[in-house]
Amino acid sequence: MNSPARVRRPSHGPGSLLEVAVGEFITRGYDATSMEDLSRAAGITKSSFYHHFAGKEALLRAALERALDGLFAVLDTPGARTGSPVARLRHIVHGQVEVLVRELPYVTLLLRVRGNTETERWALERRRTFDAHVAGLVREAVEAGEIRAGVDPALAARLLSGLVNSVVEWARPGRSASLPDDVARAAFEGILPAS
Amino acid sequence: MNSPARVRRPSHGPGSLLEVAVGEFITRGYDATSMEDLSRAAGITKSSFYHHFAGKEALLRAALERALDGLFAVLDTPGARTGSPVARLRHIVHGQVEVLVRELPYVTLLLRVRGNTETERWALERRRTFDAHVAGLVREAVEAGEIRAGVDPALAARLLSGLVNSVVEWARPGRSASLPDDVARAAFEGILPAS
DNA sequence: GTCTATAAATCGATAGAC
DNA sequence: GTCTATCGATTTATAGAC
Repeated sequence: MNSPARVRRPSHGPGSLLEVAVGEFITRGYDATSMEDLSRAAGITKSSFYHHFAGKEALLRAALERALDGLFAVLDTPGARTGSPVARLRHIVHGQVEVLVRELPYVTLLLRVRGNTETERWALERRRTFDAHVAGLVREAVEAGEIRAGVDPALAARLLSGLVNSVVEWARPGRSASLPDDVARAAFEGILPAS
Repeated sequence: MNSPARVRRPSHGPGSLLEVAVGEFITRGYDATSMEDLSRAAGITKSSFYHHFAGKEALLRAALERALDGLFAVLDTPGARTGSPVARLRHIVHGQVEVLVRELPYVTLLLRVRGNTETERWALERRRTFDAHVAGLVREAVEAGEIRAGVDPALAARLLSGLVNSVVEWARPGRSASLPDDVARAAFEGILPAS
């Protein structure tokens, strides 16, 4: 006979703790969230929390890594590496919005980072690398004559980034499957196209 | 004879203290900035700071009021109240970017507000009122047939807001006098207009 | 209007039992 | 893997002298 099935204790894995923590970080703000807040939200004590994560900053780093991994995965997609600059650009914008929605809380946290700690500076630099890749494609597309130079390509890239990233301000997970298409259309065919 | 000119003591008025405080709030983040930090940056003690402002939140409120007053002043401009919906919209976007640059630190602070205190919820609601005004104009312009409905008007308004507000992420005060024109052109004629 | 001094609460983190 | 208990530093804010 096997020993009787052990009753599964409602134990927290590191994954679910991260999920809870990121939720708290977003609603309260990272700096305003205490380890006490996180523990209460997870239903364990502060000390137990420290058994799973070295501290507050370790939680933030894990969350930022997840967001950045999702973003950079888009750049490794076949459609992001083949075709005309504009086609690659549109593919990336589409994929970026997909990641934004799929990893909404993690990317939201990433986009709020201002670079005050070592962890935040690291995340900020990886973000800049991603943005620089996109800005390079915008410039290529202008030089190839695929898009007109209505404004300076560097400015266009910044506004494109601002438009796309602003999705996290109001998006809700799961809703609106057509969002990547809609945002790409707005970015490439104009937000307010003249009649 | 007049009495000899009194030597002006290097006293801080509430205005200059607010300026210093907003600078600290932006670089450190509001929650991560202590009254000690503010006092040190202003060159006075913590207690002296409390003589001018009731506390941290009073400073935040004063800063948010300044940003919101600047934004709403744009809606009272003649060009924002006369002409076609699209013309009014373009006038507002232009003026919004002007305010963004002129009141850069104050608006930056406003756009980071998430609504965790009473003061922040008040600011967030006034911001929403401003955005709702713009969204209404977008809808009017679509219904009047002035712009095509490439995407849902509500989505277009949100992306427009995201594009415009993202200027605070990289703008520097004083630089680039053509920015309001450039951003308006990008918003109305497309960021990446096809050749 | 500025200061020293301090209250009262909370912070991130650790020790050590079970 | 969870807990109780606590340390030492820091926080917002106040009391009261000058």
